[in-house]
Amino acid sequence: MVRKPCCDKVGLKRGPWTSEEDGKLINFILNNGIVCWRTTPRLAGLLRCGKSCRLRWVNYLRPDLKRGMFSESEENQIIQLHALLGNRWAKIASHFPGRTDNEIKNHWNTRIKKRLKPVEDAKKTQENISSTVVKDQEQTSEITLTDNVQSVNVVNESVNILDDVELWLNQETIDTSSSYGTSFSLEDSVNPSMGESSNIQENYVQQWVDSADSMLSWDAFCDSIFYN
DNA sequence: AATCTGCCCAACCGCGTTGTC
DNA sequence: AGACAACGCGGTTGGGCAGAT
Repeated sequence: MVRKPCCDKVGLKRGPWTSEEDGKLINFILNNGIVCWRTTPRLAGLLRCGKSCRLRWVNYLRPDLKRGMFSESEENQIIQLHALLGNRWAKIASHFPGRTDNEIKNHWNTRIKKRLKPVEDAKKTQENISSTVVKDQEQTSEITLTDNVQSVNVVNESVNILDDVELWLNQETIDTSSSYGTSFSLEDSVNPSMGESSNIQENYVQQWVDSADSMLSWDAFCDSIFYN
């Protein structure tokens, strides 16, 4: 015996939810709780699939949701957690009571990503310049590398912190299947009582965030590299 | 006032994981 | 043990809106 499909997708409503549908779903869940998403729409009198109901509840209707703009400290915390966890939005969201993974993901893609773009560009520039230097070395031993090397050094300084964070992450060997993923918290990672290693970790993350902030002026950054 | 453009975010899609039979 | 449904997550899309032209 196997389970029945969640929905056959025939005759089911899609697209934006109406306030009437919202009301039905809220009433049902408040009265019955969340037991089985597959049966929820039928029992609540909704022509939606369970998946759609779950998404609507989790991302929009939950009474404990915290609506509104992200504060600067929340943004910084997201940046730190993203450096540690990558695109694991659900894990990141678990550190922000009342915020959804979808909300944080959207915020990252529309705001924070743009804010941090110079850092990513710097890393790409470093890769390009480094490969150019290698090519030049291969072509002629006469060439003066001073300018290129200076440029590489400047960019290197700008992205070293990123590399440090990556190195540290590799050393820590974050295993998604281990308990680390579920038990980790930002508070843990910066808890002074955890000893020196946690201080080092904190410094890496803080330096990385600071470096990102200091590079927000992309024009100035380009000037410092290419027009010195 | 009308049209265009870019941004934001709710919702959907597809895939991997987990649970059940 | 294998098959398959249900669930959960991350990536992507598209409609609505605001500001620019």
